[in-house]
Amino acid sequence: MSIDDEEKKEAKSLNFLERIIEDDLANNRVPNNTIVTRFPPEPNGYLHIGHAKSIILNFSLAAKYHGRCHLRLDDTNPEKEDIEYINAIQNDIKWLGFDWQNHLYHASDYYDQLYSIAVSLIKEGKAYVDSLSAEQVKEYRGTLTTAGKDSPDRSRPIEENLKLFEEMKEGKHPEGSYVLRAKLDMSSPNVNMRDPAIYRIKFAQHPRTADKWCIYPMYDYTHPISDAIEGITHSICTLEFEDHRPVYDWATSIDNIEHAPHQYEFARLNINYTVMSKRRLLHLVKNNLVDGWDDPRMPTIIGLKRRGYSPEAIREFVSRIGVAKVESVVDFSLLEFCVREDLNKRAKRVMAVLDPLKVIITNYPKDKTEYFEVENNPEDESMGKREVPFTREIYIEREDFMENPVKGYFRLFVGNEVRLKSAYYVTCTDIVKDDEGNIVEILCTYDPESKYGTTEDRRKVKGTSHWVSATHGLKATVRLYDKLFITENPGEKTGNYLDDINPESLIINSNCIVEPSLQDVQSGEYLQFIRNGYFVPDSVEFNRDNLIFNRTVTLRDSWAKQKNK
RNA sequence: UGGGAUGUAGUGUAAUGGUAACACAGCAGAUUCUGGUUCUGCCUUUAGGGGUUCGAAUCCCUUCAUCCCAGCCA
Repeated sequence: MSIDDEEKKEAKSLNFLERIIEDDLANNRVPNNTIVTRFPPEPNGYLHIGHAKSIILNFSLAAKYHGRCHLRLDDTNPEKEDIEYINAIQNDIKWLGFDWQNHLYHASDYYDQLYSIAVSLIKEGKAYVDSLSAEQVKEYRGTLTTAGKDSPDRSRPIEENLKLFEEMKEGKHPEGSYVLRAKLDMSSPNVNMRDPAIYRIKFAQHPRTADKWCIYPMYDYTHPISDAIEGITHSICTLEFEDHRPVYDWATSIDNIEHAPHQYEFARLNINYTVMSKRRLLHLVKNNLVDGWDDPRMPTIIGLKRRGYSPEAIREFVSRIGVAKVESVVDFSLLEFCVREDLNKRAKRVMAVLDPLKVIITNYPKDKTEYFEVENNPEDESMGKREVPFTREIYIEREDFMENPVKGYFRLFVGNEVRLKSAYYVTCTDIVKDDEGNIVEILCTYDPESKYGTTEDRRKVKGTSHWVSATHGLKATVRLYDKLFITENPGEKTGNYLDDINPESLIINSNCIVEPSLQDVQSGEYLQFIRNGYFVPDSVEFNRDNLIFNRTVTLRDSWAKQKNK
């Protein structure tokens, strides 16, 4: 690292979590000076870009301070969790580029310990079995502005609590008949402290422990103890858990451990024009409003991957949005900026005509094929060149021709000369229309002196079009994705986010003509269709005989803006 | 007078008592075999009021606004 780089790194300001960590480190509050963080998803859905923020935050913090980051699947509610999600979560984290090494844990790993801690809590009179119904518990809890009152069972004798809890575990009581509650403070202004339930009865199959248990510990009880067991030093979660911190601190103090973990909260990621809650995403999937969790319009990690986003772009995005405690909504355009920035450096340029218009070059020999070398990436010479066949009949983009050119238009029109990328200059001479007056093809002449796209006289040709040989080009299907929602904050007006779904979020164009080299692209290869945008072969449906591409993002288009003025 | 948190350009994030800044977005222009990229410039900011101080985004008081909490969800 150069001195300049070091200075830059030095100068970079710390976020509030880094400050806390550096302060803890400096004051010897961290065992072995080893920072331990964790990413604790509940396996009840696929990970989305909001989780990416948390993943990147936790793993990067650990890496920066030479500590470690655990992956812990928070599987305390068997009704909602599924092995499909457990596997998908791991794949997504790996794809993002992070490694938990041998630190993969599950909350369910701790069920035995959690149970025996609960028993000792009962023995110390700090927890009791309550027979109140869910409705009654709610009543007794009071409201935000009025204190709660004690359940009649709060004073149940310890022996009886012990016996009942044992029976709950053995499946002798139906769901809803009893819960184990921590004895905290029914009059606390913080409703989370009013004797929270810590165990409930559920006769559900658990994805990992099957039917071994029929009582399951609650998040508020499980999470802090799991953190303590794993030696987590900094337990980072989102803002809505701030009110739970007193419960967290209570649970981590049960065993009087020397270095209890601490919880810190940051603002979750929101992006405009999308929804981010698992509940809503699940709804979109279940109701076939999208084609699954990996639909390229979804903000899921797997959706973004299929859309053609690179992990690097996502990581850059997260590092640019920063981390703070303010509720915020990040512009979708920043995400787009980050993919474009990354893909501009690495995407292989190819020529693909999305909306073909035939061009006949009348003075070019009928059976001739010339091969032109075209650079694969003007940003990176090391990516080399490829040969593209050129013939008398080619296709160009319908948008690249105008019968009656508007002001500022410098593409093809009758009498105008443009360059065909890396090939020849052509001048439009005539338009051929069908009986209904639709333009079916246009006629051009070419200048043989302009071979490879330049001439001796260096005359100015403002427009450059991409093209594909009509005889060598291949048919392809292109899926043009756009925002899933048409409003910045879906549902803000009507109260229902589904009202704001963009009916044109997917346009399928199956009559595209692409250059022959596209038959050989690899799955996952990043492409730029010159002048059209960034594309990837679809990871599920693409093959040599079925060329299907997904548009990741368009190129910036200052002409479109100018046109619309 | 329930409790907890948060207010810095349109958006996000810095500045931690000492010149309010960076990025995205937007707007101009230059360059360009992608109307892309790159480069240059412009635009717009401390929620309001009071106080402490030589000096306040920062400390104090106060008002306002926004978000979260009354699951046997996480």
